[in-house]
Amino acid sequence: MARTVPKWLTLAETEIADVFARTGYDSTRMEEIAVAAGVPRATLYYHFKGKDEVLAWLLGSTLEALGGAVREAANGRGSARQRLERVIRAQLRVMGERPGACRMLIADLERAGRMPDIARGVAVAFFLPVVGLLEEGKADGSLRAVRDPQRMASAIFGAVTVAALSSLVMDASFEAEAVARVAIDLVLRGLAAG
Amino acid sequence: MARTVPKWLTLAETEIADVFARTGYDSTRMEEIAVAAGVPRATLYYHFKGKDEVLAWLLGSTLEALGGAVREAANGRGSARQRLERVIRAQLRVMGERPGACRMLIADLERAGRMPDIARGVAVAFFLPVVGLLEEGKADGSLRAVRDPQRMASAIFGAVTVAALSSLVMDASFEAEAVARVAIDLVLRGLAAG
Amino acid sequence: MARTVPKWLTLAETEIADVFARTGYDSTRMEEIAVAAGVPRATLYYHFKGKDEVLAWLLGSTLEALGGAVREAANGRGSARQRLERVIRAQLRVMGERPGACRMLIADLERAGRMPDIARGVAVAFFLPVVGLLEEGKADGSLRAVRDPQRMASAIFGAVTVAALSSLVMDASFEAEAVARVAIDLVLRGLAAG
Amino acid sequence: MARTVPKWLTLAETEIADVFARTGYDSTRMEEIAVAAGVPRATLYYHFKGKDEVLAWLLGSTLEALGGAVREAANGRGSARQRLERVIRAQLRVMGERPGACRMLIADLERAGRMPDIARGVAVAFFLPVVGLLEEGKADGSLRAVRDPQRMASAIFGAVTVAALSSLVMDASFEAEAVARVAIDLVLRGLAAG
DNA sequence: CATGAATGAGCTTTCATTCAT
DNA sequence: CATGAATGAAAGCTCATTCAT
Repeated sequence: MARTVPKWLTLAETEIADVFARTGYDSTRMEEIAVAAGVPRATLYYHFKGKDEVLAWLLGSTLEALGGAVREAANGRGSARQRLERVIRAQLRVMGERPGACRMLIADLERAGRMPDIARGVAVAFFLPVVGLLEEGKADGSLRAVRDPQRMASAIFGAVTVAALSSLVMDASFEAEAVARVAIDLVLRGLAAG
Repeated sequence: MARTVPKWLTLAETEIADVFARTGYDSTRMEEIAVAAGVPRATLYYHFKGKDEVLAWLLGSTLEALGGAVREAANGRGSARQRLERVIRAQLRVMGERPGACRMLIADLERAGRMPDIARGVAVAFFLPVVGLLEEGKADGSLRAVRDPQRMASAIFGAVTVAALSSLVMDASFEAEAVARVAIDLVLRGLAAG
Repeated sequence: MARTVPKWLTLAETEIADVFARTGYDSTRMEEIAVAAGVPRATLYYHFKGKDEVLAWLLGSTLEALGGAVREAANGRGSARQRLERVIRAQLRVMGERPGACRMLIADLERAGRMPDIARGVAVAFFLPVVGLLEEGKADGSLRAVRDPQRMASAIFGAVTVAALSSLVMDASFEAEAVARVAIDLVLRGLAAG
Repeated sequence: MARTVPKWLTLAETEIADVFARTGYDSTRMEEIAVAAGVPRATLYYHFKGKDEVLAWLLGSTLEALGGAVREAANGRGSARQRLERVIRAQLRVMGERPGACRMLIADLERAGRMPDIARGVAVAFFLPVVGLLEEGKADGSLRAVRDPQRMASAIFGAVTVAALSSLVMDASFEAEAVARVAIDLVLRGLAAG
């Protein structure tokens, strides 16, 4: 899983991710990635079998970071509700640290099926923990019971993610705290008055 | 805006959208679109200036449908809360009717900037009405006051959209009602106990 | 079998074959073929799936010519011995008319297995008729009986072909008559004195 | 001429030749040669200047073996006719011992000019001795006089070589004796009845 | 002596698009 | 209106070869 790559590649991870995110996978030419990495095209091909593999490495690395952060938050102390809050903040933290790679991760999700490993990875990294929290919340009384935890996890993920993407694209700089407040407010309290 | 196209093209709209959605814009070759439309490649160029324009036609058409449905729901009768619910159901209805085109619409959104018209169109079709409803809800007492209505509209859109995409991709057939229940439940009531 | 190609391609057949023969299949770049044909590279790809197919078309066309000439000679009138002589002259005539393509045909034969169709084609075009003649010669008394007609046909083919290739490569111009005399002399009379 | 190479390379000579013969010079990648030799690619470059030199070493080595065997047969005792027979058997023996390298030798011949040393080498190793024998045969009365000894030597070489290649490619294992019988039969007695 | 890492130089192939009919 | 044929412009990938250790 944790592909071994040379140090200079790890250092260029952010630049490469940004190129992908800015241009989109297909429109990104190997040459641009090479420039972002600061090496000739052929050198990339020495380390990766092709463009696909570069993206896979990027997403895999990001997925590990995301999974680690979410897992830690989900397994921490406190009520399920508190931990759900922390999971949301954890996701937003990673998105702020690796905006480009996260945008790619999400875009790729939409084209589900192209990279089954990744889809599975996101499920493991995010959905499972959240579904778990929904159940624990019912048990410890900190969250309401929900009918369809799977779908609910999707909806939560969507609320957080789309609000974050909006900030990434529209704001001058990523407003993690503002996004977190709105997302948590929606997810926990809902909008209905009274 | 309402581009005039031959009838056989309108009939093939769904097939074309599905090709785009399945393959992604860049990876979709003109030839595949032509096959989906049942005409030779060159004939497409007789009606459209290029690939971009085919997509623009598709998204424009869908945007009109979405905008119309949302506007009608938002401007209907009843409390803001009731109308917000109807807006969500309206969005889900259109997504069920035109899944391929809607997926493209969302994908394109992420790559904000490539088709500015479309981004603006989604803002007009969905965000403005919802932001309006949030304010009306505060006024008519059916919804809580929210600090940042823009971001909140993003979060709502995300919750609905991602839950719907999940259903589109995972379920055997699109479960509009199940998605609607979960999304509305989250958006209106939130998850906190008590 | 007889692939339909545009007229300009048929006209350039010799030039294309010469390029292949001069440079060898692998070292021949599509660009060189395109120049020989007088069209842009992409136009070749409109008619052929790839370099392989260009060669296959060339060899197929030559094989038809060779097969036709040999068949006519083998089925003509006169003793088997006379007809064998005419078969040899027929092969040499075709080699003189299409030197490049014939060199490719032979080169490809050596790499037997890469183009099984071609190997089979040569067998049908040359070996079968010659094996047949060897048998008819035994019957009509114009040729000695031979133990292993298959191998003998190979040896005859080799004697004629290699002598012809030598002339093609060494002489200023192809000396069909000189080659024919030597080859027929060897094949019919052998070298043993008395 | 007799390049000094490490022992492990000499041991791998057959494997390397087979790779070349199977794939063709151009299509054989340095990596495949390295695998056949059991060393990393870069190590080959420590011993050879490039791919050309690997082939040159292979062909040179084979040419020495062929030349030695033919020379010995041609210079032996007995009539020219007997010695011609032995030359043919000598060639076939070497082809049986080094099939891959011999196939390369012949393929390279066809592409005359790429490796002039080799073409000259074959002339020295095979043609000169045979041309000499043809003349000696006229003198000692064991062979008929021939008009054009050069061309005749080509034809003989072709008859033997192509029959041998056929056996190499078609038979389960190389049938040196069967090939020799047919080739000598053709070369000495010819096919004409009576 | 040997080799893992790196790279310069191409080459095949693809595809959106144009155009003559 | 429609379309078969043709093409300009890339882009991904390969591979022989070099180099630092």
